[in-house]
Amino acid sequence: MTDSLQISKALRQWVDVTTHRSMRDQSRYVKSLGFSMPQFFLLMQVYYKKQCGISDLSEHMEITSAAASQTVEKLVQSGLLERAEDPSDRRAKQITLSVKGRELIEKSINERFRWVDELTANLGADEQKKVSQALDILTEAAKKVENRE
Amino acid sequence: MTDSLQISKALRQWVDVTTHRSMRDQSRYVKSLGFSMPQFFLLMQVYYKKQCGISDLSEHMEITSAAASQTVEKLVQSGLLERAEDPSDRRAKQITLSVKGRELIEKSINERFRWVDELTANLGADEQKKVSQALDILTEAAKKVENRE
DNA sequence: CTTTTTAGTTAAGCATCCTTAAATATATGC
DNA sequence: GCATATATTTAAGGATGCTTAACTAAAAAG
Repeated sequence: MTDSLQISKALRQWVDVTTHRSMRDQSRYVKSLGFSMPQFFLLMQVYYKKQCGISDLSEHMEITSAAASQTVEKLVQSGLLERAEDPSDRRAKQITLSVKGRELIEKSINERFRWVDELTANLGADEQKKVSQALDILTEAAKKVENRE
Repeated sequence: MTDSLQISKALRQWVDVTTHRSMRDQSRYVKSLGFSMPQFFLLMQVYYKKQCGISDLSEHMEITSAAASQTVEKLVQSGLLERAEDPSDRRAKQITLSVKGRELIEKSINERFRWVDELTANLGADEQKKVSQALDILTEAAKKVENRE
């Protein structure tokens, strides 16, 4: 097997395992708190963007801006989001996570990561070093690809 | 920073990036085919288990067996799932992916992995080797943790 | 053999998500 | 300044997903 086929296979396998696991843990946690996945995805989006407008959310989630507006409204009323007028364009809104919303997201991320820490514990010191370096390489590469799009 | 903190951080970052990216690409693809996320998650579950009963699905997805039964019914009618009587227990059903269902899932996985291949292309030969080894270590460890539960 | 448990289905009903259409308010182009 | 475009909201309605409750059929327990 060539190197590039080998790494491709290894990467796919790893991404498959982690995504599968991650999604399951996270969705369980979110459901246990009484939030739906669409609501949660929207919160995640705000978390990643730090701040965004209704139309950013509707584009990214591929729903109409009406739907985005309605979901945001619910989450504002639940105290997870804050919605302010954009001073530079008074038609637009600035959506941000409230303290409560940020806590929810960060807890859900920790939930998702608990098993990652178990993984770490299973590795010897030299394995840890190798893995750590490799992951930095990958994360860098991923960011490059992401930014190019 | 100690090694174990460092690797934990690197792992979290990497899992974060990949999960985020993976879920987005996959959900877009699935939606573009006219399937909902709950339907898709159920299909994924059957894909991973190869074969399972209604109650397996309801347990794993944390919904009632009535809900699982109804969703399966829809997917059978869409031609994505097959439902047969379990010969060893005639109350139970054996749910499997149809050819069409398998194709859908595999395409969605490929969709999810297109950017992984872009990543690979961005790495030099020695980086590829390092990364490949590290991923094998991780995938092994992940399987161990998964099986222990 | 009868009772109880287990696996799945069906029906009714409620909540959520999402859409379209119409409305408001602000910004931009000419 | 006036017409058009943009950002968001609101209301009405359709589709889906889920739940509970009632039911059928088969297996397991006694």
